[in-house]
Amino acid sequence: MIATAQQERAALAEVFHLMGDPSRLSILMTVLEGARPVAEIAAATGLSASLVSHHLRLLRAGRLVRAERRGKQVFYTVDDAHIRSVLTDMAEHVAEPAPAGRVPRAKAGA
Amino acid sequence: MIATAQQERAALAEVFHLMGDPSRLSILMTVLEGARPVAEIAAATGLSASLVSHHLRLLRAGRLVRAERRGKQVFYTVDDAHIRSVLTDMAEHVAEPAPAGRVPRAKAGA
DNA sequence: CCAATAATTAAACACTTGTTCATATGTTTG
DNA sequence: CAAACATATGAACAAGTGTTTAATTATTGG
Repeated sequence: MIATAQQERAALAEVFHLMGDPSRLSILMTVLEGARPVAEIAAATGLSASLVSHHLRLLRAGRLVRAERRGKQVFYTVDDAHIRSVLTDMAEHVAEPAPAGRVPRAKAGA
Repeated sequence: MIATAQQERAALAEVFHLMGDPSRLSILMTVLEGARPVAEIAAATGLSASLVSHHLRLLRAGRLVRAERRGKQVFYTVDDAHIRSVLTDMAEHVAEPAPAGRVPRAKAGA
């Protein structure tokens, strides 16, 4: 199955969209440290178990995390290694100080 | 100003959120090839000039693109190199074939 | 089987966001 | 200045999204 450029772009956007939510990003960064059950993810992120489960479903559908049941609990892990490098790469980006000399043009307020 | 971990995560999510829209992603990939005026971006992406301008404002606010006026036109460029590596990195991720039937991969490593 | 724990799901709501259409701002040229 | 071109902005609307609360489905243990 050969994906068109447009389809690939849509898939790419979908992945970024999944990472573009603070809650989901927290969840991702939590499971990035190793397999974790839902309750533990909820505790680590400060989110409700229900909300975590909702987001995990989306992340699972987008193939960013993988689920594995172990008894009553379900452990989640990051499904791919690219996620890790993307996150670290992007973390560098946002960590960079705003380049000096960029004078905010009076009107271009944010 | 020293950013807290929470603030950094929010900033990170914001950047991903900006990349998580198909239209904006198209715009980004267009200006990734070099400085382009708005009209050309609009033509290349198939979006209206107005819509492109709207999105460019957001991308500019998020410091993902930079604007430079040259006569009547305003040329846009990607503001950072990380964007490029993140995009190529992620493109690899989505290019990977979806694991059929979720084969239990003998739990190597981890 | 019943209770208890863990996770998922459903419905509903507030809120954000992408898009369009119309209008305004800025810039060059006659 | 006025006209033409390029970009930006404002308002309004439809659609999507994150979150909460409540109910439901596994799974283990008495």
